[in-house]
This record gives sequence, C-alpha cells and structure tokens, in this order.
Amino acid sequence: MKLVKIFKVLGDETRLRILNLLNYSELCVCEITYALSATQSNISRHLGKLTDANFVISSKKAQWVSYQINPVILAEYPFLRTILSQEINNEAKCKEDLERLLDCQHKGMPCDWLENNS
Amino acid sequence: MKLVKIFKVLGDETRLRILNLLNYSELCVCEITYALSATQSNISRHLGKLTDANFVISSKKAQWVSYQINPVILAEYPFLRTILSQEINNEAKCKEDLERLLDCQHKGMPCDWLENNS
DNA sequence: TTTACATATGATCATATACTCATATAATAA
DNA sequence: TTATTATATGAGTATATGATCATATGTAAA
Repeated sequence: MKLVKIFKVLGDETRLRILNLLNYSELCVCEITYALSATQSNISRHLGKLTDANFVISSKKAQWVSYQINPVILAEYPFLRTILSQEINNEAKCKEDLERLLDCQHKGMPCDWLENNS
Repeated sequence: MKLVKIFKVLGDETRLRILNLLNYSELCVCEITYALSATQSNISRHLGKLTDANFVISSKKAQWVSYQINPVILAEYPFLRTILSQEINNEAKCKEDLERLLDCQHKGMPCDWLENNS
C-alpha cells in the first residue's frame, strides 16, 4: 500500500528532522550533517531512503549534492504540507536543528560557495 | 518525538486497514478479524498497539470488546481526518475490507447482538 | 457446572531497520 | 598527477517489529 510506504518514511526521527530542514531551504549533505550533529554516512543513508520514496530530489553542484523536497509528492499528498509547516514545528528538536543550521550558515561553510554560484 | 510515534503506528498495513474500518463505525474484534481475513491474535495485537498510541479506545460489552477511533487524537492531529476520510479511500484493499465488513454485517454475526442491546 | 465463544498475551521466530566503520567514487585544488 | 574534500555504499551488528502458536482469562449459554 502506497500510504504505508509514506508513513514508514515519516516514522523515523532523523528523516523527519531532515525534511524539516529541507522545508526551510534546499541544502547540501554537509549542512544537514552539521545541523543534525550526525555522521555523514547516516545522513546519506536516510537521504537515500527519502530519495527512493520520492520525498526528495537532488542535483549535483560541483562536489556537493544539493537536496530539496520533491514538489511532486507535496502535490500528491497535500497533508504533507500541513505536517511540514505546522505539526513539525511543535517538536523541540526540529527547532534546535534549524537554529544550528542558521548558525552554520552564518559562520560560513565550504558549500556556501553554492549560494553565490548556482 | 511525538510525531514519529504517530507515523510509526500509521506505517503498517494492518493498522491502517483497521483504522479505515473504525472510521466507518465502531466495531468489535471479531468483525475486524473477519473483514481483514486475518487471525484473531494478529488483530488483537495491532489493536493493542493502536490503544497504546491512543489511536483507539475500547469498551467491553458482554463478551465482546468494541473499538472506536479515539476522538482525542483526531482533535490533536487534525490531518488524521484527511488521511482517514480521503487518502485512505485510494487504497483498493481498504475498499475491499469495507465491502467484506458490510457483507458480514448483512449476513449477521453473533456480535450483531450488540447493535440491538447497547 | 460444564462447554463454548471472544479476546488478550507469553514465547518464539523471521524479517526489517538503523547505525557504524571502512572504503569506493567523483570532483576540485594544489 | 597527487592530495583533499564531498558523498555514497558494502559489510557487519544490534535492535525493533510483525506474525504465529499455544494458552490464559473472562463471559455467556447449555
């Protein structure tokens, strides 16, 4: 069942946290890894699952891979918008992730190069 | 994270199918078991998980246990209404389950006694 | 009281899932 | 070309999850 697959993807804390960040802006793997204080390997695996499930799409830019939420799935399952824009904001961890993300974007990271050259 | 628990519960085919039936009406275990063509043990376990997660509430009536969707969780997570009333209807299996349920309610089951005596 | 039925649950097994380490691949920089 | 950085992935391990069988519990009917 299609719906079951959707919920299985959403039923993982790391993936929900990634989606929360991507709902804020398109990001490369290293930014997500930093914001979640996780290992690169772990984040990459979850991005793989999110990709398999069509939740995100990616594009390679120089040596970085940029991920964003797939607009197609939001169109197909409108309730996802509610979850990403409302429900998820009640989760303290997700707020903290966003703060860490802003923090690292403020301090500057190698991949910031993307912003000025894409 | 609270949201993760919600999605873990929803990320199982049997539980989604049960919720679909309960969204139609309050039901006892034997009706659900029949409509899903499952084992009594399996359905009981899933109802246990749905209860632990506050998705359903139950009340014992004679020798039967009647389950219904917990209105509290619908109030807390309004997007669940969308899922149960719209999204889930796209799943063929869920439609078939409802047909089997209507079928067994039409033919009559021991627990029909409930309808006339509650 | 005995029997039958409805439901729940302990124990077990098989499978799925998440995480980690080490390493492969690909792109850029020196 | 070599070194460095970003990302992906194979292999292994630990844990979680779902299904089943046998059985316990509780209620009603004979």
